[in-house]
Amino acid sequence: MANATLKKIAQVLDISISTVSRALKNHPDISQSTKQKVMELAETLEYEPNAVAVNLRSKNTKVFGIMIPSITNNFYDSFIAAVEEEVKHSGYSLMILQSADNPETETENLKIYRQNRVSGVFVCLSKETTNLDAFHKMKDAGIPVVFFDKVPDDDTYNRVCLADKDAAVMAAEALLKKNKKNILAIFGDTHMSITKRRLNAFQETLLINQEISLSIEYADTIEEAENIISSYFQLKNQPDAVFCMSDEILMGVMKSVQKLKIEVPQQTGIITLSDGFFPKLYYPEITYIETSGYRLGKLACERMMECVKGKEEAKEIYVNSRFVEGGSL
Amino acid sequence: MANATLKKIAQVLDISISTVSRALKNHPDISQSTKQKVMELAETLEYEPNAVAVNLRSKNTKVFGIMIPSITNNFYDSFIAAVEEEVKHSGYSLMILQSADNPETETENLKIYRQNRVSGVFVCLSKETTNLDAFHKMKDAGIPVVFFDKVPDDDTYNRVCLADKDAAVMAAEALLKKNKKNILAIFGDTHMSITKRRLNAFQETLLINQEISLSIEYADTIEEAENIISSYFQLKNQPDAVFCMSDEILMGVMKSVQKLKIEVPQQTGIITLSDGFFPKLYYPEITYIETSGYRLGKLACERMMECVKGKEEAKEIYVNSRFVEGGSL
DNA sequence: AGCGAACATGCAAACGATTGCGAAAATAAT
DNA sequence: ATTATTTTCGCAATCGTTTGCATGTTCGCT
Repeated sequence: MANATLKKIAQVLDISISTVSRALKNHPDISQSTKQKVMELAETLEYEPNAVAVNLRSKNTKVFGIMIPSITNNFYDSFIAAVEEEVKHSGYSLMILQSADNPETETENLKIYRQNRVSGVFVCLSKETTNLDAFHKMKDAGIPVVFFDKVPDDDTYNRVCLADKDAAVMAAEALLKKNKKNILAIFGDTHMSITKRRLNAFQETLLINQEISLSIEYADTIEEAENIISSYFQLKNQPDAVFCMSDEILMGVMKSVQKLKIEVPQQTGIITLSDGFFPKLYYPEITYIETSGYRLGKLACERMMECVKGKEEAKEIYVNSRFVEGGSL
Repeated sequence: MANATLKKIAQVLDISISTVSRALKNHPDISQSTKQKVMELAETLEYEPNAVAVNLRSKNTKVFGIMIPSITNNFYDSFIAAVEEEVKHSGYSLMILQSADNPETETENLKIYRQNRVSGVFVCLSKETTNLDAFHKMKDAGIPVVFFDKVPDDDTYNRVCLADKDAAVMAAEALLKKNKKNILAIFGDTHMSITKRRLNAFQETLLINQEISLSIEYADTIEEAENIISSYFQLKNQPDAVFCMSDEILMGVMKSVQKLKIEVPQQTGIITLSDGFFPKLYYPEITYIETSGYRLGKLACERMMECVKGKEEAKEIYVNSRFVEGGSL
């Protein structure tokens, strides 16, 4: 008999609902004999507490929201996987919503989160988001928000992000060490703050050396990155190294590399920022600075748990970068 | 003032909760004047209905569960994306849980779904699952289950799957048409029913032609696939075509292809079953039979919606395959 | 016998929203 | 003016669980 309730058990045993409730929780007020009867019946009736009712009573849903631009993205996947793993032991579940990089959808999703009274929300901002009003409402509703990856500039929020500067600096230093002189660097969407941070740090580090010629390009899609390589490698003055800001760009670059049969690392070196999955798809494996979604997820969870326990003051946390040697530089 | 309730509104306006409730739903019983007052106050108080309370009352949470072995898998991503898109207009949300290919976790997750009274669950079985008892409980609880991709043999369940046979046959036919004679076919985990189905259909189709030499290998990981290629292409009698059962295998194959500088399609042809993302990463783009997670998701949703509306009889549905020409064969 | 402590259980309110039914008020019909 | 009808609203139960407080019972002790 599924969907048993405390009421049913109480009726069968002819005792009160409260006694049943307490018996199941092993409350000291209840005698051993009743406890046993109750527990046995609950077992045979396959009683399972109605989480919805518990939530209503406790005002705590034990559900976290995660909002990302799109699920079909390896980086977010590992973030989600990390969060799921982490919050599970504490009895939390996840409610995942996609913003599709659309601020309106983003606002709607926040509304859904509010109406469902989630315990907290992890948010990776959409590319287009400029107005943060919708997020203020979350504060009013007492729902903690932890931003990750694409975070707002506003420092009154909790933000967990990759150490973009560090990573870009590490990549630049690796290029310097290899004595590369003619570098092509491809970055992503210029709107995004991570692009700016990465770009600035990268440029600054490289410009220490005056003899270096640095070309900066931007690509929003795999195809654009592909085309950039095609045009650059048709010139007489070919780059001796290519820097990719993200996996997406790396994919475009590598497609062109295969097409043009560019020899890596002999003809040109390649380095990228990446979560680590895609660089291992190629031969030679691509040298990269790890920007781990997984570790980001773990950190975001820690922060979220603090928020839930009341430590609401905004914090900015960085997950540090790691140089991973492939054979591409 | 966040977290307003019907009660608060009622108190401020000195009317009953039921009137407030009806006014907000534009119930004809309520006068225009009260409706206006209520709606205005609700607006300024930023009233938002408590979904938890509504769920408890209506016994309908408007949440679907999705259980998959691991989120970090492109195929499931597109499935999830499709489902999320699809169910959203109907007001449903998603609760995603990973089984990590562990039957125990699977059972625990089902329990979570039951306790949260989800409206239905989409399940992709773990590799190790043999016992379906845990899923019977869902039936008892009146929660519809729609299996997808890795489905049980038991035909009393709803199953939405890829047309594995068709896809394998299509791949085999493409190889025949290209007049390939020395074919290496790499399959995945032998436990999985999809492996068997794909393997049988593939073999049968090819064996029509007696002159064809077919080598069958199995790989559970990217590395294993990589090694298989390495060993086969060190022989004098190299395959003139490679068939990959999945993206995972394709990735391993392509890594070796790059390493050994095998010319595709001149030296050897390649064809794979795939969702479509990874084949486009290479040059030439890999020819594949599309097994679309996205379309699978859409279909699974349709079936689920029918279940929710009461049409519970078990059904098996296939999403048909599509040949996508790349340049690799 | 009488009184307090310890134990076991039940009552009822609460969480927030929905809804059938009844009742008061306002309007219409006779 | 009285009855009939409509409009407008509130009462109270319900969903399933939790919990403070009160009640009742059984001992033990003097």
